[in-house]
Amino acid sequence: MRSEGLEKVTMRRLAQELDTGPASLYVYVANTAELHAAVLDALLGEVELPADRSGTGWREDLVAALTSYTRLLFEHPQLARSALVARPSGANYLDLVERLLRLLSRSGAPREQVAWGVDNLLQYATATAAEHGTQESDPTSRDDWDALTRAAHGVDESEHPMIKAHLPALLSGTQDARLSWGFDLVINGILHTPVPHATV
Amino acid sequence: MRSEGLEKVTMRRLAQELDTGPASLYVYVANTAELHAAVLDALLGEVELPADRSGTGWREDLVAALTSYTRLLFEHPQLARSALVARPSGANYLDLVERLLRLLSRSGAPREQVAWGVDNLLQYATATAAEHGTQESDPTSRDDWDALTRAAHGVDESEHPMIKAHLPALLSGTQDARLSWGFDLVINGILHTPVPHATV
DNA sequence: ACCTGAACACCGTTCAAGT
DNA sequence: ACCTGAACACCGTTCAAGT
Repeated sequence: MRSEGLEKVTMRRLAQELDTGPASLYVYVANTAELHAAVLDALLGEVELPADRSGTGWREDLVAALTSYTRLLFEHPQLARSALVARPSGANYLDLVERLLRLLSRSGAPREQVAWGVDNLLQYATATAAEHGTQESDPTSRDDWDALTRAAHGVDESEHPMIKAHLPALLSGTQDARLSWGFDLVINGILHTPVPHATV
Repeated sequence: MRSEGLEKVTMRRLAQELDTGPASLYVYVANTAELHAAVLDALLGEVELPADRSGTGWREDLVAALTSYTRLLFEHPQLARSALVARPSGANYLDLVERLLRLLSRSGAPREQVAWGVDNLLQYATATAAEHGTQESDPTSRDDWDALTRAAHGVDESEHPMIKAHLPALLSGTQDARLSWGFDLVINGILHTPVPHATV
């Protein structure tokens, strides 16, 4: 069950790689979602997440860990999409969650905010990778730019004045700049949003 | 191209619904992603988003509009998943973006923050729907609970103390409570996170 | 010119039959 | 008991042939 350089992780492809029929895989996993979760966890095990640098603040370490995870997902957008609908639960994933909880706790935020917050951080990382992840460098993806981009240029001033006014900002920023702004946004949001009293 | 009660929106299914071959659809759309975007936009046109209630604050109206959009996506998780990887660009979607920009602008936040922020709000709504959207009420989805839930109960105190400590909070809260907390989180994050100077 | 039947190249999952 | 070949029920997309 080693994670080779498989492009599209598929029951049939993996079975072929293993010189057997696709039915055999169902001895180990119940369905494709579980297969993807297992592969993702294996990849997570091969990546060395940056260690917490004792000299720096929790925030930098938190962003570093998230960035590292996101980079992995960016290279496997298919796994990111799977992880979005069925959260992984492998040992390496739990290690990541453990670490994120520890780092975010150092912010001093209440435990409930930390718990719910980590969920949102992981969702943001996963969704962004699913959205923008390198889709096998398809030549069609050149104009596959955000659909908004295409639509935006033909926007009617009188019908959508706000879009027109925000256009430069809507399209500005590199992918990296937006990703790290997004991490900051979610972290700041966590720190500033108490969980409703009744739910705890 | 009316949007009937189609469960799984598929090239072949839709073609059959229209008493023709699947090839015929390629006259109107280039691929499945475009088909899904078109269907989503049509559905968006049939939903009446709650009007801005003049007596209330921008924040309530913003959350109401987002909730309405999210509810629609929850009923069509497949479309949510498509919308995540290829943002729609139909007229009704642009209307939604226009409105979100207008409402968030009333917060007084700088234009760049508003523009980038709306993107994150839409991503959060879409990702949440893709993640938790009613998957055709499959009987298997009863224990399809968050994988974390299953894994969590067998968590080793010494190996993952933070997960153990946060366990109740990690699993607490209804779906609705978490969704609206998430909207608050993103909104608060937008208000507190200036976009980097260089990118504007 | 426009539409589409039929074919191609894939999928996930199941189950009866084999070892 | 464990594994798996072969079949079933789907997919998206293309293209040559028809009107």
